[in-house]
Amino acid sequence: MDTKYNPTDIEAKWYQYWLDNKLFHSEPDGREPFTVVIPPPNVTGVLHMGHVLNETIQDVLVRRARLQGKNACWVPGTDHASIATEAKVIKRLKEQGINKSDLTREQFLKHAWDWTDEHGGIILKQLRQLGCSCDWDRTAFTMDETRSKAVISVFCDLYRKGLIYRGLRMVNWDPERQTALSDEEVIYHDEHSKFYYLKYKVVEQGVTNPETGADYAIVATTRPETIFGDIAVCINPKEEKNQWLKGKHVIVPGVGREIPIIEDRYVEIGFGTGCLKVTPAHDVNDYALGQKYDLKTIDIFTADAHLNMDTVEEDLQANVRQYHGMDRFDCRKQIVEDLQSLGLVEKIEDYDNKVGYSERTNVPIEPRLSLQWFIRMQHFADIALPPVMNDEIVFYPTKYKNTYRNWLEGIKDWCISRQLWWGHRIPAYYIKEVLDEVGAEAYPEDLIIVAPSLEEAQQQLANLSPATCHLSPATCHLIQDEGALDTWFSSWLWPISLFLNDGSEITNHQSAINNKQLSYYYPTADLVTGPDIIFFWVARMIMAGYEYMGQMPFKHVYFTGIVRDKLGRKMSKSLGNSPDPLELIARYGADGVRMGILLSAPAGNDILYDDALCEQGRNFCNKIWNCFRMVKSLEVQNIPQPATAKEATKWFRNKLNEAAAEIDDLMNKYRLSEALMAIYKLYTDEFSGWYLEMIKPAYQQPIDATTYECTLAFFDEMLRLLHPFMPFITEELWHNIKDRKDGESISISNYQLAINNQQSATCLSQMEFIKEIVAGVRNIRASKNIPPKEKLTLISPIGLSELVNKLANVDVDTNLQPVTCNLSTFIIGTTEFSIPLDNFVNKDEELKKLEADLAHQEGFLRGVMAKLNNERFVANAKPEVVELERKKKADAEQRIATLQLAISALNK
RNA sequence: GGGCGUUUAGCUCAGCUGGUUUAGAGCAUCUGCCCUACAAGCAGAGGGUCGGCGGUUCGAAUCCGUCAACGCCCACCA
Repeated sequence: MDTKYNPTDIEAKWYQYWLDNKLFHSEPDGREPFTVVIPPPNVTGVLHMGHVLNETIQDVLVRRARLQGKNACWVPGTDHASIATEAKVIKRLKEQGINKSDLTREQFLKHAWDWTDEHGGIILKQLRQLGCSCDWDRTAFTMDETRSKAVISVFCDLYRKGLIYRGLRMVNWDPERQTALSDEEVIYHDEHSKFYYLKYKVVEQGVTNPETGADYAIVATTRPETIFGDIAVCINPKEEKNQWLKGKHVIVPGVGREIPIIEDRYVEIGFGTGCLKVTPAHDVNDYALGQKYDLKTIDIFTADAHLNMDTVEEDLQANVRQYHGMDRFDCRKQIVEDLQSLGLVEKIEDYDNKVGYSERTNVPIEPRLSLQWFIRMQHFADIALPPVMNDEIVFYPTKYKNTYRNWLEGIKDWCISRQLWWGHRIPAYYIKEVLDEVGAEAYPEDLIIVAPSLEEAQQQLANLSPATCHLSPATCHLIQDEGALDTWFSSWLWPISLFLNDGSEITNHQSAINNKQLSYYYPTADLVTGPDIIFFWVARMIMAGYEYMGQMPFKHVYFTGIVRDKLGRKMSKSLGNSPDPLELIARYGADGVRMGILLSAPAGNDILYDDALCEQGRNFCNKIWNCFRMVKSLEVQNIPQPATAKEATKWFRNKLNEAAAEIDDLMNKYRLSEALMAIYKLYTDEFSGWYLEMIKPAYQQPIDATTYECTLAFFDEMLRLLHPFMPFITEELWHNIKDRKDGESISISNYQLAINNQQSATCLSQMEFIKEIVAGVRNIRASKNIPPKEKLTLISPIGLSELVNKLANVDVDTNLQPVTCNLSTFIIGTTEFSIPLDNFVNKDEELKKLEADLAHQEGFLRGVMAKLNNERFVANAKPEVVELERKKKADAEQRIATLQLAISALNK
């Protein structure tokens, strides 16, 4: 065996072995299931550090469950990521000189599928290099047949239940992708912008501002380019300074439209000029005002947010035509310039406000009135809130309960339609003849046909009563809604849809119950994901879970943090601060990288990634490797077991039990990084630093078979403790412990035995005492530069284990009363130990050391006495606490006495 | 504007319902070692008035109040 662990070949070998033996494949059986569904990465994505964190955690949980003998099933898959993938396909087509608008829907989808087949699943392959133990036979895609069918079934079902509706609403419009977005897909950024104070001349002759004499109202706006759609100016009826405007009319500057002054308490008194321009087509609040006062809307933007002057009144065209076709931001500059030259700008101020951006395309959102599909969310909030609040579903960390509650309590309807092609097409059909007659907006709701297929839609059409449809169904043609569904509308079904045989089962409760897969694997155990998708995904899965399965989709949700660089910056492509995980794996090994990412990743905390952590992981692999080499290199003989080895094995048995129990407890609390640290210390400190030194035979001597076998057994258990974290090296060494049958694997060995034994506290504390003595001797060696090879005499008032002689390289003398020689002294507990060192002892130095210790002890004693002399302490504190203080006092006093004795001996 | 969270050694963090020998770990640092598993290692050491102030208590890193800094989430002030 090499002195260093070489991961590359070993990793490839064992991953193939696991696949060949189908160790990750799961089928329902009599065991307890442990199900995890992967948060599906984008189908065309590649592995980044966030995935490494997330997938490693899932793998740790899954492998642990598998090791515990549970039927672990980790289902992998990918997400079609509607908007992101469509953008990528459009970009590629553009590079080939093709515009999306030149293609039919079918042609475009062909390109999208080609792209998906080409790039799809790369990320899943990469997960194997990380060691992820997914059941690859179950790999799914949100747009495969089963998942698609489930989506369509759910849409139809919710429509039937009245939980889905179509309506003309103000939505968040992404002008780049030209689609509606949900509220969650809008990200607000603080922006330094301008506040433009524009003059709106009063129509009525002779009406002027009593304070300034001006014959115009001043309206402040951040969006002067929307004035083409101004329909009114609103004031608060109670605003003193604007009373003179009541009932008057003003002229929109540069446009020439005459608009009324309206009054509403929505306008905040004291803010700005108190005059609010009302542009119902381009602002959510203005739209509400427009509804309230029955104002018309003039939509002055095209779908890609360019100015459309065709909507402006004919008699005003001459004023505005020049802006037709301009980009919204170019127009803003232009209109301000033009108004300035007309003297219609009072002033321009700096102003900080928030602007909404599209999460995907990163362009400013335009509020836009359009016909979209929505889900009524109140019903879902009602069923999804209680289970989280009463901890049926447990969040780690718990602080996200608040976030979750806040969102559900203020929930708004979810806009689920997207003007995209890549995705699940909305299964709604319209009668072409009616559509042509009345237009989309006026299309009657009862003539919308929602059905899983065109055939079924036609069936429904045939069944329409003449009262509903005045046309003869036989002569009608159906056309399907052009829109696709929000990607999350498929993701929210993921924990259910993954286990369906036929997608339509989901809306048929009885067949869902009869589905063996679903009833066995659902609800899943743990969900591991980032808090950024708590609303997008986690909350909605809970909703769908209760709606369709009548129970939770998962029992625990582990929220990871964001992976940042060591300076605390978010990793991003543009900063170039995100390492390529595959390169890291090549450099440090998959196990090293897994350890690196886990070590500093407590739930919910951001992790500051540093290569140094992977280095520590790699070094740890080497440590384990070399421990194993050391054990395996020993020559075994049938000789009696030395007393020291017997003592050592007894102690380590207890130590291992103690550690296993602690690790198990930490894992149950999802404190993964602490559990891993506990294992790390078990290997490096206890096993390698102490135990192996205890049992190591003298130079070139053989080891007895009993100790050897015992040590291998320890090793076996320790590998199983570590295996969930570092699957590759543990599998390799586990197979090197002894010959294993083909198909045997540490990943399916049972590790219950490592935690079911009790520990003896006495045994453990006795060894701690021995360790302290050894450390005391080493300390003296270090401070006096005495090489470890040189044997010393240790004067002890009590008999000591042979282990002390062995580990500290001393002869213990319990009889010597050495007054004749110079001594170096140390005290463990209340026992004094000394080492005669004639040539090394510097009396002053020795005195100084002892006096420092004495001062510390006396200070400590004072603290204890202060408590014990306090009557109220003795009266109020719990008896065991008082007792403990008395013991501290006794110990300190004895130790002080010992120190004083040593000091006076030195002074003689 | 609301809500949540964080603040403990140079760095990253533990410290659970207040009392466990006058605060712990890993990394980093310093000193000494190539000693027959490992220098990607071994042995040892240094380093913190637990963000500030006030309160409750016999006793506070721990509970309460307040201030400060940082971070996150939510919200239509044009």
